[in-house]
Amino acid sequence: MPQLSSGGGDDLGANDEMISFKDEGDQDEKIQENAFTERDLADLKSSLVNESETNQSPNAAVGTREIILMRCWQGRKWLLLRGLGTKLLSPGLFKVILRLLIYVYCHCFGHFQAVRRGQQNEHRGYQEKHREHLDGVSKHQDGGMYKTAYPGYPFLMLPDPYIPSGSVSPSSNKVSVVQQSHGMHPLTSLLPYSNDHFNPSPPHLPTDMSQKGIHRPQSQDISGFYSLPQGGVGQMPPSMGWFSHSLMLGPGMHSTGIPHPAIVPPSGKQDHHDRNMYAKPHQEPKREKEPKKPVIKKPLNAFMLYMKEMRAKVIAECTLKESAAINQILGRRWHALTREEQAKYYELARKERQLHMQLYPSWSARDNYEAGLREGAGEKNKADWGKKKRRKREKQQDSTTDPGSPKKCRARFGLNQQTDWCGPCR
DNA sequence: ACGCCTTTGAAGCTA
DNA sequence: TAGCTTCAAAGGCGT
Repeated sequence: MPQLSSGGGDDLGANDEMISFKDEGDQDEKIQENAFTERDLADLKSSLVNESETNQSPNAAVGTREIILMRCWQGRKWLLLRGLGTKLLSPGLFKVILRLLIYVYCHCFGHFQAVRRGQQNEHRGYQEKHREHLDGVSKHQDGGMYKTAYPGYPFLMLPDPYIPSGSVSPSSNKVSVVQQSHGMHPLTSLLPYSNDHFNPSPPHLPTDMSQKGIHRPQSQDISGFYSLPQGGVGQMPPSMGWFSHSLMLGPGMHSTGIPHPAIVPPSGKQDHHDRNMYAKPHQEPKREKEPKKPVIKKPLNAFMLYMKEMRAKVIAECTLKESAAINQILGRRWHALTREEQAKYYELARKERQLHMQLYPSWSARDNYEAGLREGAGEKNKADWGKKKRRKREKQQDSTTDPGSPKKCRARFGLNQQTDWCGPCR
């Protein structure tokens, strides 16, 4: 009778159990203590393979099953699935789901056909092929490739809540490339204004990751950023002077080697770039054909910081997704804040600008200003810009008669846009 | 793929 | 110097 052994998959960075088949005939009472009962195991085994008793190499077959099952879990994030599943589901229900997954997996790929027929050579060939596949996966680090390489994989490729773009090496389960969370500005995270408002996690890591046992790159100690003296970049410890490092590392690179989200390619929006960055790595050569100067984004102002923080809350409360509508609500809420509440964000924004100046002393907002009119821009860009300008002017004229927003309201009542309160809209 | 929408505030530009 | 313009973020939507 096979036995389940539970042990830590420490090399995988998770605390989940690792289950593997042992040689048959090694029966004892430990199984009663295990999460799986003997009967469960029998079910699991039978669902994996209806192996003939006449198999000439039973040990080899068992070993094969062990390898495959181990690979199932290691390479396909089943450890994660199990870790989550045992927390979210009852043990019994989870075991049923797990058995079903294994059953479908095995039957989709016919992994056990060769074993069943005693064609070990063929199966060895599969193992090699499978190993090549796994190696290929670890090279690509691209969850999307499963879909094309193995039609059955969408069923098994569960979204990884720890890794935004599924950039994970199956062989090690270590995060190799990470991406900025959408809810965090690169500089915002460096401002420990409030734990409630601003997560202290590194900007390029999702919040979840800091709470899980997944291995991740060591975050920098950034607590001293705002205690820097004037012109403090030069006095930063070597590990913190990532302005100069980023120049050496190239566009968009943090000194850690992680792409810095404040520096983005000039073409397209940042989020567009991020989404494609890991999902379609094979398109990278296309981008390389057009080497362009990286764009350093403007520091966020107080309202932008407020929006970043409150957007998720508004989305949850109002079940809205359109940013335009959300921004309208946030605009009103912003003006509903007290001066003290707003002062937090103004101070935060001031520190952002200060840090931005220290990081990019030669940067100017002009760098990103009217790109279409910059030197070297084509006539078409200039023409487009002219149209855009006209549209905006027309829109501005309309806005003076529509008090739908605080800004419009101020315009209508002749108030200063920068300093006056928009009483009528509140 | 890219621009628009929509908000406020900072900064650049222009007359 | 006042007033205008652009750009930061966000994501659905239209072209």
